[in-house]
Amino acid sequence: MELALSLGDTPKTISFADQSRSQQPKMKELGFCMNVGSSSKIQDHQHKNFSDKKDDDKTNCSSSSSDQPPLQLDLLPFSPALNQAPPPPPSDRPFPWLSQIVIADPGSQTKLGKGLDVKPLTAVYDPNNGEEPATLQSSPTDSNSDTSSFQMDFSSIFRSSTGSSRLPLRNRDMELVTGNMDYLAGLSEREQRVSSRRGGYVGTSDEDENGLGRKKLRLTKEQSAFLEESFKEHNTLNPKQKLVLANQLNLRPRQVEVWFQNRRARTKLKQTEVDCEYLKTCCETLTEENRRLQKELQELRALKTSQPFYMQLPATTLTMCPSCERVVTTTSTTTPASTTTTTSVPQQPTNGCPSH
DNA sequence: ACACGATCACACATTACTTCA
DNA sequence: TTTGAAGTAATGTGTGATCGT
Repeated sequence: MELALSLGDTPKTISFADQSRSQQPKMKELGFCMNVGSSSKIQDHQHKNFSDKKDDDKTNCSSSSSDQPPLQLDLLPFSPALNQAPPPPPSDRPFPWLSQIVIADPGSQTKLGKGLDVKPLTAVYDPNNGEEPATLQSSPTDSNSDTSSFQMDFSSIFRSSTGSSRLPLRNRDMELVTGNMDYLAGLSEREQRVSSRRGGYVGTSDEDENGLGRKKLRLTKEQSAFLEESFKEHNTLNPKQKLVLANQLNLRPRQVEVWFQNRRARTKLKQTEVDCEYLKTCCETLTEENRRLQKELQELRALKTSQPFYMQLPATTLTMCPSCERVVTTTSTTTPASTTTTTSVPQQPTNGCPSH
């Protein structure tokens, strides 16, 4: 018998949990499981985890047959309760904001749902002085300081290296920032991916060529809140969702993608911290229990030497129930003529097997 | 059917920047 | 005003899956 502690990537093949797992929705979240089982099964868990990396954090450690469910920090508000029906597939369960798709209309303030105002970006270009566009900014009537970072300064990105007075924005970038969804829809996923990777607003090759360092955008509270709401619905995005979200927030798809990646990382980190705390507690408890048992063993040994007729006393042993892998208290009464073994009904639920 | 390259999405580690005490 | 820590946007890299040839 071994004690297995699984941290992070939750084991999937716990035998006594299999029946119930099939009834549970597959949740894309981290779980924690501490289980007591045979070593062979533990190895199976580990092997499965290694060979099935993609699914490892999609599956919870099911423990419905256990009295104590694994500690699970529900950091993800979208996590369904165990007894709830599984969420419909993404196609059937659109984002709340999908019904609020707004094509940014340059020159007019676009109001999104949830009270989030997103002002379309417009290229500021003065044909009189022939200066290159300094900034892609929101409406000049925008006086909300909180939306300052909405006024993304694209001048460093799109600044023409030749100093041409013509609008130096590349067509694709211009279309992106003005939210041309028709254009976006026309792009293949691959093109969009390549575009977003090439055209990240910071650290682009253009910037590198200009010798400009990376400039960090600070998302506004509104943007963060909106992304957070989306994350509650799904912690991953398909390309279309990403584009819609990026368009709504006047961010680049790559930025939305990065935000979700970092958000997943933060969630996992917090879950890991909770797991560690729980493991620490478990370790302390087990250490204390071990200490107690060692002491008890010493006392029994001392008793054995002092009382030679101890054999007439019923011996209590701990055995493992093969079906549910719980420790069962077994009392054996040894007599000189015969040996009878009876499995006692557990007095305490913690060391008994009520179902067998 | 199989191999191969291109592409994508993701996790993860890390860097760089911002904010705040 | 300076500074260090914390938070986080962004980058780089590696890996597995998918698709077209």
